[in-house]
Amino acid sequence: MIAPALTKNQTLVFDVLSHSDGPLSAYTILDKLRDHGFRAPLQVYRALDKLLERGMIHRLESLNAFVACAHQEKACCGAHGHGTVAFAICESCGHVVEFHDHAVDHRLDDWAKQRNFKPAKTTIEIRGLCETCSA
Amino acid sequence: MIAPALTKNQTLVFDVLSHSDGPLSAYTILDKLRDHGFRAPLQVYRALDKLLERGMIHRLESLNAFVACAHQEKACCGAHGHGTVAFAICESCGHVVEFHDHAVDHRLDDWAKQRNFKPAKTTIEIRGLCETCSA
DNA sequence: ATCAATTGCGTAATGCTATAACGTGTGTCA
DNA sequence: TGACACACGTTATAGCATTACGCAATTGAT
Repeated sequence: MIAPALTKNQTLVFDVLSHSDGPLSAYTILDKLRDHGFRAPLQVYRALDKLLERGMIHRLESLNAFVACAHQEKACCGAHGHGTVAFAICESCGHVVEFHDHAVDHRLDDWAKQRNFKPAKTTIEIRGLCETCSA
Repeated sequence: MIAPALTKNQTLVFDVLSHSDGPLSAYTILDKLRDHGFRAPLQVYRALDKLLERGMIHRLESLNAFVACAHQEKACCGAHGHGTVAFAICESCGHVVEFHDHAVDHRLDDWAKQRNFKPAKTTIEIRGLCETCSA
């Protein structure tokens, strides 16, 4: 089950996200790719969908925006094969930190198991002020 | 610091949410209140903002929708004075369960403290299939 | 070789979610 | 009474996401 190569559009979208400092909305990505022939939102959304499927990017639900996954290939839990991802989002500078906490994961899994709830995707986002901005 | 009474619009919006089975979008609420004189989205959003401030309702970020808080007055942590709220959202039937887990809260707080991140609002949403729908 | 199924792409149109900017009315209180 | 705060109403606009259509390239079985 080796994944096929990224298509041209997928590569373009992924590159924009990986080289960005912070999260980007789909329309911001679109604007950045107009010079590369992008004309319509759907071109962006289709690429985003595929990248999300692969776990190469994440969606920040509270921002309606997207970030490249901070995991390196072959990181602790296997390349993009981790459990739930959590985010700390600074509301002042926009900086986002991605992290994992197995204790939290385990705790939420337990909750779900006890109620026979089958989790598909879990969102954890902490919004606040980062160290720099709150100093 | 006793809270002032709800205004007419706030009451109408809250009533719609409390009597609903599941989460409602702002525009769905608007439609339900047309008979009561609502004409524009802003009437709904303004009421929602106030209700959110009071903790009487919650916003589901992954759905762009709102639910009444499931807490009773004078519940375990004081009326609407709880910590972080978590949600389990069934993607099949739309049912939402609100819960609290102090261990998870504490764990995320620790993470934040260690990095001098000041949390303002935390979102935890588990999407999946509820017991009934996965059976 | 050829046909069917799958997948990606491009375009136009539309729908859903949220806010900006304006002005009005009402109550408080110094 | 005048300054302020706050809720409200309306119009317009901004921002996010999907539906629907058709075409092109690829794969894989017959």
